[in-house]
Amino acid sequence: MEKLSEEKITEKAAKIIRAHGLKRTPQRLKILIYLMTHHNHPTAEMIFNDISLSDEKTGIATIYNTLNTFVDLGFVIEINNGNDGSTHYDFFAKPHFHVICTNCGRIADVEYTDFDKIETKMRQETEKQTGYITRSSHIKIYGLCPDCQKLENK
Amino acid sequence: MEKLSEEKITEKAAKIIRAHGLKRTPQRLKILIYLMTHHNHPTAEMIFNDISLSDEKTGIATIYNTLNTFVDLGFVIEINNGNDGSTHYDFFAKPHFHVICTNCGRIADVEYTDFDKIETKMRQETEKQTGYITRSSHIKIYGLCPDCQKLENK
DNA sequence: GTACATGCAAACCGTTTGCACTATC
DNA sequence: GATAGTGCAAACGGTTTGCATGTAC
Repeated sequence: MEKLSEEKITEKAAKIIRAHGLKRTPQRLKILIYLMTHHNHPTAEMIFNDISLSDEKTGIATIYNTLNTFVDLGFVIEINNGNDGSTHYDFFAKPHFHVICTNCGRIADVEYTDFDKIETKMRQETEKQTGYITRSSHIKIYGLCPDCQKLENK
Repeated sequence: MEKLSEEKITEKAAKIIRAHGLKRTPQRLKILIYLMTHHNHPTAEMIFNDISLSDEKTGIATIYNTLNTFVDLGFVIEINNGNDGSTHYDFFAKPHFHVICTNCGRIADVEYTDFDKIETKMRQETEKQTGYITRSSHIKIYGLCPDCQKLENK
């Protein structure tokens, strides 16, 4: 896993924000950096709590607004684990998909080397069958995480 | 597309309900038959409205309860299109995945012949990388439906 | 200076829950 | 007859919105 200095990651986040025509605000920077450095698939609430620990306050509405903006622009994705009613978010750097525990809702990443190839094929097939112009995809696998497997065997 | 008589489909729905250890109630039958005969990926609300046209009333709470039961048992799946805040449902007979229009939220089915093979591979890879025991998967493609493509070119 | 972003609180709305009633097996 | 399912209405909780204030460019 790449290890970037705080400066480097701020620079990188700022670049992403500017590249999408957004104004560089401390809130957006903080939220994006949070997503880039955490791989815990947080909810808006989790981000709110973690970020509120630092000096400046960020409103929950701003978190939601910002996340929606990021999702619309495509570099952050939404995940519904179906366990709690809330939406989880993930910075979408390298292609991967998600496994979700049907018992506790825990989300893990899976990096799959053939992902690109498969995705391309599926998108081609989709366009052929439906006439949609495809832009992106989202794959979720459901199962039981190691911890919940142990609990079940008790 | 298979065309079943009303009797046949009722029988089939009843069989599914009984096979999962559920009591056969008029409400469950009606909801399941609705899902089996409509491919419009309805929300709970849509089912409620359509079903309410017939004689017997079915409460919205019952719709939600029933849908959650069906989803837990695995023969109905949930889809969040990300456009409205509500959950859409789909009877999951033959393997397929979904395309969702990012503009209007319309959901379409894609039947993919190699789906099984790809799914198996992805699940194997998932189990290897994460230690999860996988049970099912859910693939969503995002894009622009034919109607919204036309609107955009105006 | 202007257009956009933030933040608070209130409103919103899809979904769940408590509880008395009813139907299934 | 026991157990499970239904339905109403009220509660819940995640998310959005209106609007006044603040900030990036």
